[in-house]
Amino acid sequence: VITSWDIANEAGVSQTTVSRVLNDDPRVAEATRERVRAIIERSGYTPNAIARGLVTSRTNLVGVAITDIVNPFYPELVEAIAGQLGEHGLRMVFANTAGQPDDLYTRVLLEQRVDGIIFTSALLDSPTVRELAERNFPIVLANRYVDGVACDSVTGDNVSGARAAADYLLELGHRRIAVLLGHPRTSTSRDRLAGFKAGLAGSGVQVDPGLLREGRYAYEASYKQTNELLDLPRAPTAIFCLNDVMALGALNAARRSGFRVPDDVSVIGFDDVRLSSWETFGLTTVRQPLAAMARTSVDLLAHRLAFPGAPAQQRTFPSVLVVRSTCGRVKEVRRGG
Amino acid sequence: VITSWDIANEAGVSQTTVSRVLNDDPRVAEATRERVRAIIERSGYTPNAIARGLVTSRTNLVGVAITDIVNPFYPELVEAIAGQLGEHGLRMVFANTAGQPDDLYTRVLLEQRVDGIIFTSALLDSPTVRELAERNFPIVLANRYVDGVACDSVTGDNVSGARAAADYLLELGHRRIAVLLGHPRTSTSRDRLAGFKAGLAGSGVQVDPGLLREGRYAYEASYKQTNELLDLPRAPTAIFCLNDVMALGALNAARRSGFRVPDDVSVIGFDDVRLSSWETFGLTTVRQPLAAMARTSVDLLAHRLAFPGAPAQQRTFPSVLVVRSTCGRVKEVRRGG
DNA sequence: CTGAAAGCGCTAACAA
DNA sequence: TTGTTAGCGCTTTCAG
Repeated sequence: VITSWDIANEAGVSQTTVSRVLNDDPRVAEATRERVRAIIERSGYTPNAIARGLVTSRTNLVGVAITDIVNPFYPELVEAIAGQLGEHGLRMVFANTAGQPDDLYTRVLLEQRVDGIIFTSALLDSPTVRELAERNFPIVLANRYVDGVACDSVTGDNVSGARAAADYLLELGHRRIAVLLGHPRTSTSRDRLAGFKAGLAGSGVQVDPGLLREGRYAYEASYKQTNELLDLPRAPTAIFCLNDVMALGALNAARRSGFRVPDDVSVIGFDDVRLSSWETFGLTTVRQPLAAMARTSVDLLAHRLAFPGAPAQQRTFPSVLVVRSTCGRVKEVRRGG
Repeated sequence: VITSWDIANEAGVSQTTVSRVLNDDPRVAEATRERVRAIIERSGYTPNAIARGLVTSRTNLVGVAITDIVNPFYPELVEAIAGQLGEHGLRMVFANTAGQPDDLYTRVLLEQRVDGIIFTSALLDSPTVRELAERNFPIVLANRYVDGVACDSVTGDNVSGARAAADYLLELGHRRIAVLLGHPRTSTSRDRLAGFKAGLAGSGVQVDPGLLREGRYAYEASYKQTNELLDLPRAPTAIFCLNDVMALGALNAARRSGFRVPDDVSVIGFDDVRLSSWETFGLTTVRQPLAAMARTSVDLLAHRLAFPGAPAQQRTFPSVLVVRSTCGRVKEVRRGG
């Protein structure tokens, strides 16, 4: 392999000078710079970021922790994050956290000396996140927060988004509403549920505990739960799914069993992933400004890398109801009602 | 930050010994090993992979180049690749190549000194891939190949898969068939088209050049093209989409315009992403054994890292037709027929 | 079984 | 404007 020494020798300058050219240090004569540049070009030399990292203790690598890359929410997030990281000259190290305990993949990222970590699916009680925050290691929580940990975070306004969903369903006359929950130990699931309940409570409506189901933000779980719900003697007239993937699962399950949406049952989601707007689904949902959230997450991290001592920032983005075609007015007469 | 020296001092051993413990070197007394381990544990010391990389010139980082992470095909691939990389103690550096020229993101990966690169969406004429291969840098082409470059590669059997699609459509009586092409400079698009044409030719059927449309493997392009195709005075009775995302776009476009699938028009895809099996779509398509292909890609790379001189391997996986519900028998009388 | 010393390829004072 | 020198935190001979 070819090193900066080789370039230096060939150019007849010191290795330091080569390093300076590489880093656009102004104190290099134009002529020298040109000469060195030419040689670098022609030789196909690539500076060794590892060596650089060792001395600067900066790698320009950012760990991005993702639980479930197959959930369409995440690719959209990843795309936006990766793009914005690039703007800051940062690269993304993908940490597939599916099934792994937090500290395992975190350890790897730390060994790799990433400059920071973006958690996209932190659990509410994550000790790893807490510890990192306490150690003052640069992290940002994208789309989630962790109880009692004051670090940079970016979230949608889950409470008011869910409340909007509740208001809308109430307005359509629904009273018997099921909720497919997300992962139990996530801020998103907790806040969305809280917002939804609060919205219903405003009109004196309660959620029947029997209609509160674990969906874990997963398609399959939702599919199964929906089938069960629709088989109930007193089936719900509407299902609020705490994310879109589950809503899509509900839609498919309902159709599969011959239920018509929204005639027989209304379905509403959360996130507004791209799929949801497809004609086939026309999912009514609560939109999160994903791209802006991703961008902000990266910006916060970049800011922290530049100013390690800066106070932690919590940024919240508004969620808005997007009405499409999976919710309808409740029918007066219901089978088994 | 805490280094192996700190550990050594505290344990009253040389730094070398600490290094040996870290690397499970057998020539360390059990007692010493235990003592060092304990201190490492309690201190929260994390070995610096950067420093290690500098001396070993191995980073355990693998670059994975992805064009379009939002295309559901890729998250599925990424999930499988990331999982398998983990099995080999390797980490994935995500290279979002969307819009970027090959050499740009490749350069970054190279600077980062990744041990190898997996290209998931190489173009047929990629000079970067060619150069890397010539330099004998460890790469593997997953799902694609590059003309005239002999490097490790993993592909589905696109030709015979597409031929199966052709046979099936012929069998259903279709003769006027449109094809939505993938990216023009990809082996997948070329091979699938070739296989399809060959299949039709076997029965003396030709593809009307006017029904051959650029879809670039993208949802939106496909959506638009489908609308145009269905508006034609002599619209096709079937559309073969060179990937599932386009097929889904076609499905949505058709439904949107009031066409019924498969009654008015048949649609067939390629890949069999998870979405495609959802009730809402029930897409008839050609399945690629994605997980196996991903696993093999990683295995090939790992093998090459272990045996740099090994001959290049090309592995092909069979593709099979998956019949669901988007293709039907052609109707005798066609509007404008 | 353990340690001393050299060095991976770079950056960053410090001199000149 | 340029060069010299000293590390960054590890692994790896080579000696004990």
